[in-house]
Amino acid sequence: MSENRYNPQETENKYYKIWEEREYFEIDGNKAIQEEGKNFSIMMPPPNVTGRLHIGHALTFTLQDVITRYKRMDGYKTLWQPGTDHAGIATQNVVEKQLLAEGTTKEEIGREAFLKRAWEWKAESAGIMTQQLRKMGVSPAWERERFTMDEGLQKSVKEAFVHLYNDGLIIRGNYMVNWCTHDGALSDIEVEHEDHDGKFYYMTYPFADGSGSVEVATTRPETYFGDTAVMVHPDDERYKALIGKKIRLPLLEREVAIIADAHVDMEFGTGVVKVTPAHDQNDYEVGKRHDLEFITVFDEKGILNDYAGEFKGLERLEARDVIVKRLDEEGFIVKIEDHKHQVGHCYRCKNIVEPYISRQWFVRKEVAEKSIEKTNAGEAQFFPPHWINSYNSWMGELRDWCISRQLWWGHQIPVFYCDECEHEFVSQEDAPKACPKCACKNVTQDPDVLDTWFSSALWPFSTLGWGNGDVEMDKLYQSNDMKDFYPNTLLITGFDILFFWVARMMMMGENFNGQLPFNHIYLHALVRDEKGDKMSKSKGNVIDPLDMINKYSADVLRFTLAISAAQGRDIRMSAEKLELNRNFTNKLYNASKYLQMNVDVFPDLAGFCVETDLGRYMMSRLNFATKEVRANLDEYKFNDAALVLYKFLWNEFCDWGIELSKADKGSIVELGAIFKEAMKLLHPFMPFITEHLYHELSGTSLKNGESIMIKKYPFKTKQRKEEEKFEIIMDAIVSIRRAKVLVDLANQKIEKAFVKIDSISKEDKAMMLPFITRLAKVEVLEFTDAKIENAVSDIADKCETFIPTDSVDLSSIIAKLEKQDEKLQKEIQKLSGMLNNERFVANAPEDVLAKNRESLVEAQSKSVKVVQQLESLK
RNA sequence: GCUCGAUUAACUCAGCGGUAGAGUGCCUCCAUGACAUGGAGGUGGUCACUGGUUCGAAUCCAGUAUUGAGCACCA
Repeated sequence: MSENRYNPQETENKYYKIWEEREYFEIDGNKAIQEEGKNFSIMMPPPNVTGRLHIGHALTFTLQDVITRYKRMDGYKTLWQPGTDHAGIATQNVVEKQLLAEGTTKEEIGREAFLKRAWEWKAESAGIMTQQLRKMGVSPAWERERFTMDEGLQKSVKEAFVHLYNDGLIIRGNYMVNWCTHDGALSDIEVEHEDHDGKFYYMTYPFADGSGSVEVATTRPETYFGDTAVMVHPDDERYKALIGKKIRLPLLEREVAIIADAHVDMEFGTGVVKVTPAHDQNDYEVGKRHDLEFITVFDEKGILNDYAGEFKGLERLEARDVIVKRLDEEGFIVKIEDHKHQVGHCYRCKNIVEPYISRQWFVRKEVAEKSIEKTNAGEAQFFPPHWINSYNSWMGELRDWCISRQLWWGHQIPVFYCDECEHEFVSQEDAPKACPKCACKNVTQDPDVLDTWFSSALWPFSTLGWGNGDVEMDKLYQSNDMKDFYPNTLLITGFDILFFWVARMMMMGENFNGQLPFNHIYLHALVRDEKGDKMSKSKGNVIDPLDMINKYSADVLRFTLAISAAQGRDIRMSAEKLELNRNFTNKLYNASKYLQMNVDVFPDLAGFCVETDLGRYMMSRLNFATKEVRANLDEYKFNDAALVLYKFLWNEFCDWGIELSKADKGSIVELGAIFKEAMKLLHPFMPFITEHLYHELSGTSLKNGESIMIKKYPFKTKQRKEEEKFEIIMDAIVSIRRAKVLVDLANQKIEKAFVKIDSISKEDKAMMLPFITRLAKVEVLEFTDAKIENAVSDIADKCETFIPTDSVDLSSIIAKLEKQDEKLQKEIQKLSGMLNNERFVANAPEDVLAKNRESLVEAQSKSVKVVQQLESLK
């Protein structure tokens, strides 16, 4: 006989290639089973080209693949759109580091050469990422793979920009933005606020007339060169008299006024605040209100300028201690306290972000208005639904979105400036020949590029050809894609990019197409380690999905992620969980092996008549499982769907179906057909082993046959439930096994047992006899109508069983019966309590009443039997 | 500070108005010809707490505690 253990490596490696070559993943890969009018579309959140597959990818792509494979088998024309993202800052940083290692810089080699390097890196890196994805067994339409900077998508980005520009929704202006001295302008959500142990510096600012001083407190003394006022609260009795007075800034000749503004918190610090309109968001607002001067004290790299006087040339962060030391020497520092506050960091390079006035491009917040309305009107639905709250609260506080980035890698802003007349104009051409205003031939393009998320915001429709200008139409997309696949049926992604990506797609999709881009939005949680900690390289608790695939198989990793993916809950990943599901694949392998020991080749269930009692019973259970799996998948309850499969295949098919078949070998061919059908049901979760076992049992091979992945997904047949008889059989078997434990014969073969079942026909007895005899391991089984004396007994729900014996340890039997009776009494008390309650009877629905009445009768009759048995023993 | 989660058996988690569920663990027993990555039987819970709504609450509501996340904040 062959191996006892399933070896996944052998099977996983050979199938993927065949699937892909045969174009099963493409839109018409399932042509033969497609049904009119059923379309399904889902976009792969494009992974960064800098990336390496991590466990979060494994989760998100597993879930996407499960749904895609399900829909494909269920007759949908299915598009799962793959691609990668150019990831502006991240990629540029990687390439810059490479250059640095080679002893050069991007400035030295120039923009053109730098971009060439970046494209080279992209080619290599995107290939690695998509190869790693293939190891997961995912099935996107690879022939349509896109890149957010490929030719067609460059055109769509320009199209979008020009539209918004012409509609006045993209504007350029001098505003305070988040400035990273390394990466340039950032949008609000690209800044991460972290607790920071800083200092609170109390400084004295002398009055200009020499009549004394005020004390101000600040966390950022190095910005005081940019102070253009000092403010107090208008109601602050301590300082009322000072309003309008002038102070002279320490070490500088410059004088500024003391102003009053209600923004000041009288309780905090000294109640006197320095106002630095060019380097603080609040002060910026104050500056505008009071018409103050905006003095910028350092340049784009953070180097202090002329305004800093003797400190010119120092880096802003390094300057602080130097400045404080000097101020202290001059007697301007009163005290320094420890102070915990939040500081913004760049989400890419972790550098401290500065509020900085700069001329940038913005998408006006008005662009989102209709998408918010439509979302709240229910045009798109969140799973789990509570995410709409976060979406709304963020959308409600939306500010203009800064989209220009001081990078080279990205979509260069399609705005041009005439060298002659300074006219500003947008153009979709790469190099417009002349200024449309003065016809001058010298025009210069804006050097900045767009925020990466600008192009990803278009992903749900730009990949369908929108704005692509016919580039590679009929290859990368089809002319009727927008009609077939927009809005996308579903989006699956992590909640961490709800604002970065989902919200932006919603506004852009609605704006350009008049419809939100998704019907359903499923947001999954985070994968954590077994202790519930977030995985991170620095903690060293990272689980590498590729390692897990090598160790356990893609099927096991996928199934583990799916069965753990309860909506809205983080997933704790552990070796233990992976092992359990590895055991499950082994179980399937061995079940298949058993079937094949008895029958060589099994038919497909379709068109095959299941006739044996056992076959019909398992059929009924398969029907139930099918119904449950479908219902759960339709609601994106991946964990429930996977659990149903696990329980059906292991606890029902293997533990009962296979065991019972040992008493009726004629049913095995039917069980095999049912098992094959169950493999289809399981296929979206475990694509490899199901393909393997399906062919093994069919006597075919994928190489010479059709894949399970484009067979019809099982649906519930109309067959009547036929489970009662087997419930009795199983009840009797368990009952005898329990009784055997009492005489220390657990799981050993015994000579004789009796079963007492009320009102049972002769035919049924004959049918049940071999099953019970075999599974309960009894030489001779007899049905009886009366109690058997001198026997140990067990009282079950549907029967009583007796094992005759001469020597019995009565005490253990009595103890067991007493315990059983105690439980029954509790149950009876509870049920009769409810049923005696008039209001319960009046209000409860009929089916609940009926069920409770039935349960009560059952419990009571069982209790009578238990009591009788007890009495006979005493 | 605001918002959203979580709190169920020793552990990991389902369930989210109708008698508390699974897997693991633990305790017995089993090398029987699919599988010891296995099989059989069993053990184990005031569903965080306090109120409320209801005939009925783990489930709905309010509050408290603990805990996590997001957003906004005092220079």
